[in-house]
Amino acid sequence: MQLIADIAGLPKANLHYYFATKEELYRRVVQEIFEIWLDAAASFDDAPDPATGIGAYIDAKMEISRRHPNGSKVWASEVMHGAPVIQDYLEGTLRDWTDGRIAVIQAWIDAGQMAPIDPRHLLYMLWATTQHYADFGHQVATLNFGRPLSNAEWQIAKDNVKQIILRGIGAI
Amino acid sequence: MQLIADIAGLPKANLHYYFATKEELYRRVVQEIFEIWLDAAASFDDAPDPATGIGAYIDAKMEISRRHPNGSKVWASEVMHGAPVIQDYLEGTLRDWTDGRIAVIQAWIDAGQMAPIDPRHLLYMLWATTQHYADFGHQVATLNFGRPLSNAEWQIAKDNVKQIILRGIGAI
DNA sequence: AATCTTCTTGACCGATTGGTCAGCTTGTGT
DNA sequence: ACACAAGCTGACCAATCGGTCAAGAAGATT
Repeated sequence: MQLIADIAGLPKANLHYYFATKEELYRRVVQEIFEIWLDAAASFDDAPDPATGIGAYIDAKMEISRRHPNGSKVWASEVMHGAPVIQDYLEGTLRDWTDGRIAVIQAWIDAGQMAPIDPRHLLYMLWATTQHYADFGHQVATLNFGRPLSNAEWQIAKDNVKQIILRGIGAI
Repeated sequence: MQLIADIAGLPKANLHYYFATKEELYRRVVQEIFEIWLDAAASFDDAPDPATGIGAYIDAKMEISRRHPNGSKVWASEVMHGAPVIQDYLEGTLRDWTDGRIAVIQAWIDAGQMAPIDPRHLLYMLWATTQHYADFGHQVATLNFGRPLSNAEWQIAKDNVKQIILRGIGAI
């Protein structure tokens, strides 16, 4: 809290005036990240076919990994520790959201627009792969001659992820 | 350190006799996880084709996620914080290992055994997807009616990952 | 101008952290 | 039997943590 107050440029006691406890502040941070992720799902719904919908979703999630890498890390850390603070989000909003997308994917499968994979595990793969570029960004950079991905390299990453997954589910 | 000593059943001072600092103990933990991962790579080398090699690698990594979920989380946490303790591993062993597998994958591509994707990003996808079941195991369990994956569900997860990726890279 | 609420602050607190140290016990080699 | 090293332990320490509190400063309302 002292460090956060210093960076924010106010006394620690004043920070505690706005956020009574550290957990309260932390919860707000996690909450905002979660909402950013939910917004990225808009690309999912209005799509006529899986290649368009999932492709746009990958693009959106990759862009979030690039622009909010620390937010992604905070979420990962929270979940890795068993979601002690935002378990209600997992059981509420996230579960509902997931069920909704599973229905969309299942409809595509039933319509013969993609291979009959398990929609749930496809979602896990989408989350894992896109968030990896944020959560493990340091490792990616180390293996990229110690430099963060350039704009062109981000584009290559996006294209590879989209190509492998969309082909993998028989959408292209 | 007090908590670790309690669980280990010895006084904290005695723990410090074997590990002078907390970082020294921590480093050993991360080191052992890393070696487990390296061992899983054996399945990669002797394979005649990508479907066999990468399929076996996915199986091995998924099995590690199931049996050593906390180890995976420790590694993830370390990398997420910028690898302050094991950066030398990233720049040494991991970089060498990665370069070696990239060469193997590139050889498969050159031989026309799989699609011309970027081997580096394929490796990232393999790591991300398999480790997701450990690092985000709590989230996966929450979305699985609050229960950890059963043996049968782990098999379904493995099959889905293998099917999507192997098809995605044109190996099957 | 007077009153009341909101905001701001430095000083302080108990709890916990990783780590130290002198002295004890146990094991080993002669 | 002796000496020496290795292993073990309780008590202690400085540093840091999240959080509190009384008192003052700034704004708003009448």
